[in-house]
Amino acid sequence: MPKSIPRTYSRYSRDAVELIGALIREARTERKLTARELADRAGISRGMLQRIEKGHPKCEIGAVFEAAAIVGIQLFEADDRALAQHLRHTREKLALLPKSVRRTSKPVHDEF
Amino acid sequence: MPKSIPRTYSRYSRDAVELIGALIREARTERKLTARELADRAGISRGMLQRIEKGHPKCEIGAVFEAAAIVGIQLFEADDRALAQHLRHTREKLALLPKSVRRTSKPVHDEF
DNA sequence: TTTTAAAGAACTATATATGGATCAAAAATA
DNA sequence: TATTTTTGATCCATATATAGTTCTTTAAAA
Repeated sequence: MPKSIPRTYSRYSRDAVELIGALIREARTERKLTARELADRAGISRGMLQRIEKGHPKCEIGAVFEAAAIVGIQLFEADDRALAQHLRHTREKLALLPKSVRRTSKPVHDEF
Repeated sequence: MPKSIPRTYSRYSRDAVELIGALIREARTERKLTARELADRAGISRGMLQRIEKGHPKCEIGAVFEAAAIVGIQLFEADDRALAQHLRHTREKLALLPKSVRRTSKPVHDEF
């Protein structure tokens, strides 16, 4: 791991991460929670919550989702049950797909 | 940083992260991309993509979103433009909210 | 069935994110 | 305005996620 070129992100990814952060901050403020309170509840440091709310792309996704969930932000617009079901369904569908993708000589032409 | 108690995650967060991973794998397979190909395009290692698809909660959120975007998974059910606009709108709304939350003696009773 | 590429699973070195502390600036209430 | 809490920012030590490699297992396709 000699050099470590800083990772680059597409605009879409950057916007998405930043949006989540902004939504968390918005929800936290509306619910009158201090940064410390939310951080404690989420089991993360205040500094990390700062980065999350700022939309830093290198934060643990688990920590981000945890903070989001606490202030009531639904990913996938689905509650607990719906999310779990979606997950089960996706797992099943995944079981039916090929286990590995075979790259056969010429790359397929796709839909272009 | 002496001890480092392993972070815990709510079921919702775990399911959400796992679902994203499963969706990425599903989309990748359907698009006939090998793990190496997607990893290369996303600028991450193959090992990391493995963890992402497995739903490991400690992956960088930026890397996860990047991989998701490449295989066409829309977070927030919004495309580039809609997402950017949503972000702008949230920033504006945020600017109107109080900059800090004052915890005045007795914690508010909220909606419980 | 045979072939061979893809995926899974370790392992290591290292870059780095994190927790925790501190300090200053900002801003909410009294 | 005065007071006091919250937030922003920085710094450091350390835990740890990551890239990269290697080896094994699996499973497409010939």
